[in-house]
Amino acid sequence: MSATIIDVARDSGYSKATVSRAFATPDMVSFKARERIYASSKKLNYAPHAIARAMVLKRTENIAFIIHEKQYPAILNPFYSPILESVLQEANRRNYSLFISAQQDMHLPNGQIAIKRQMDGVILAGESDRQLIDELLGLKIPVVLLNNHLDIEGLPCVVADHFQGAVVATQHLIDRGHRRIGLLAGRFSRQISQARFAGYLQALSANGLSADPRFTIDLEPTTEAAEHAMKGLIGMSDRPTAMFCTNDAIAAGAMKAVLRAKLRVPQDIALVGFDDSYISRLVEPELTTLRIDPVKMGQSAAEILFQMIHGQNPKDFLVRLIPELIVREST
Amino acid sequence: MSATIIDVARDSGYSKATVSRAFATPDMVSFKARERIYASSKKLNYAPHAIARAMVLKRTENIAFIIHEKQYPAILNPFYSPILESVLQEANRRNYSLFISAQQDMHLPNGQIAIKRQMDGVILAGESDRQLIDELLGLKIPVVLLNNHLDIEGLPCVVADHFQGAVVATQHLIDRGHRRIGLLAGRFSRQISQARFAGYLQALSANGLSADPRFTIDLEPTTEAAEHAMKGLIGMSDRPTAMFCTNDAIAAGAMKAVLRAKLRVPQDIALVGFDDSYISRLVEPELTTLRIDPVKMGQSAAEILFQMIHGQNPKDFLVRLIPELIVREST
DNA sequence: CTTGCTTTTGAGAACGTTTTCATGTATACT
DNA sequence: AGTATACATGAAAACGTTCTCAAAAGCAAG
Repeated sequence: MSATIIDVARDSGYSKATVSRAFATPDMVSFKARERIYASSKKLNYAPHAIARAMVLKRTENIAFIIHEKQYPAILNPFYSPILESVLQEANRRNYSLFISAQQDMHLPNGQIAIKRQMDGVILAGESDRQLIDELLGLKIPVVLLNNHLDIEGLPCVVADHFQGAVVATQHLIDRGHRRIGLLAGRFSRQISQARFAGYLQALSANGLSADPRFTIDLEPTTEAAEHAMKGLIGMSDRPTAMFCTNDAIAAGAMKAVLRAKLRVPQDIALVGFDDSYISRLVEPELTTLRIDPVKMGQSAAEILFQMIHGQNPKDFLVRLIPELIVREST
Repeated sequence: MSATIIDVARDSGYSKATVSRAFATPDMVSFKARERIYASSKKLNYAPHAIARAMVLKRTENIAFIIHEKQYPAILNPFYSPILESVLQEANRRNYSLFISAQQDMHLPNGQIAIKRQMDGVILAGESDRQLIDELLGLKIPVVLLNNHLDIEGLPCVVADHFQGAVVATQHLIDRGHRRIGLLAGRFSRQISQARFAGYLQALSANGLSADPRFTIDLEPTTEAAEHAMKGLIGMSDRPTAMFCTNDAIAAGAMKAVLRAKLRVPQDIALVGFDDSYISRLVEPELTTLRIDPVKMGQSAAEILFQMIHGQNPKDFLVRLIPELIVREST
């Protein structure tokens, strides 16, 4: 149907080898040949066929970003979108295209994984399932884990220090004078949730406080679930005076419940979120939250991935970013 | 490096033709052969090579969703994410993978477009530039426009009726007794903004009202810009009592300004958003907004695209969805 | 007009599949 | 047993590139 390199070769009077070179390595071709070849190409509406190219080069110049998290909005949640943005930028800087997908969509009915060999490398974001990782590694496709840490030989990970972040957040609430501090934990990933939970406990006990089990709630990581749970807490006579929420969407739900109960944030109940997603600036009052630098996170992962794609071993197999406390109006 | 069909053929004692069939059309192959071939495949860690496959089949089973809009978050904005979700689902239902990208990243430095022939079809979301469209059409790649309407031969479009939506929204405010109704218009796309603007004017004049030019503000479609603009309006002695905002993020910004000025929504100033993105349920009070059914929008576009991919002409070249008014607390 | 060197070019194999066509091998029916 | 029919298999071409290797062409210097 559309023109191939052969058509251009014929039309321009050169061989396909020369046409190929005119596109891939222009300075190995004489000026005259280049002119004629480009003219023919334009005339025939020719563009090099990426698939055929990938076939022989054994690289597609595509990378994939695969998100595991199932929380709403499923593929595109507020935590990942700025990270994705920065990965996209890194990819484009190197003339790579970016494939985005959700993990549950990677498995075809025939048991194959969709990306097969169309990707030169893959960033797996969130709690990826082991089977997918093994399959990719089996195909010798470079993989980097983002926001997830697994101890697998030669598998680099870029993570935030959730434990440390939770310690800082909880300590901040204690410093503000709070003693009854609750936890709203979305179970997006056992590992991450547990690290944040552990940090929360650690900060409490370091200050001689103990966690009230009625105040530490495990819930679906949605705004609605958080609102509902918070409503329950508000009803208690000895309700907590502050809540540490394991992400901003949850904090937004909690805030909604508090405001609806005609209580004030932070005077009656203080709230801390996590992620510094744009939700934290959208709500009123704005959320105190923990910021994991998404640009740095995306960049680190992309950089490591491209190193591996180019056959180098990454210097660091574990990059651990320290979250920064952003104090706004909710505490 | 990794195993090919030839290795499996050799190991299993069958020809590569049979191995190929064992994967592509299993029931054309005897039970015994299948067993042996699968065993060899597992042993050698073989998986069909998607690129080689695409080469001969002339299809990749990939489609792309390319977003133009540059507003934050650039690729993944709250309006498109549920649409994307539904496109993804339609794609997966057909065993297609979905490529997501932003339009500004489509152009490689050498003047080529990144996707070349790696995509069996493309959905262009938002105000796509003409050059990209022409290039795709030139390569005979099926294209569907989403949330954008261009009168090009054989180019199907799926759009919302922005004019009608704006009429309904404005009428709703008038019905609530408002007379000084302002407009906060984000210029995400001239076409869409203008349609909404026209609908707003139409509703006003149908009720014998006229627009006060001081109250119709054109701004960057960000929460921050909207907050700033709204602050200005609130300062006026004869300020508007209601604002129609051309998307939810803008309405959220406006709401923030109103609440910060210690005014109440909707008693002092009523607000209507557009899109019914999750932002509208996140803010307090929740936003009255116009819902464009994202599932239907994504499905329509995907359905048309797949029809074209399979060589059929779509029945409708223009699908126009009517927005539905969702009344919540902000009016 | 040789000689030697550099630059430009072309022939053809290779990449890993699918598929057409022909052949071989069971199975079913007389 | 012999024939017709269905099914299972394999050889080889094709898909559109890149790249190696060798040859041709250009050019400067003697």
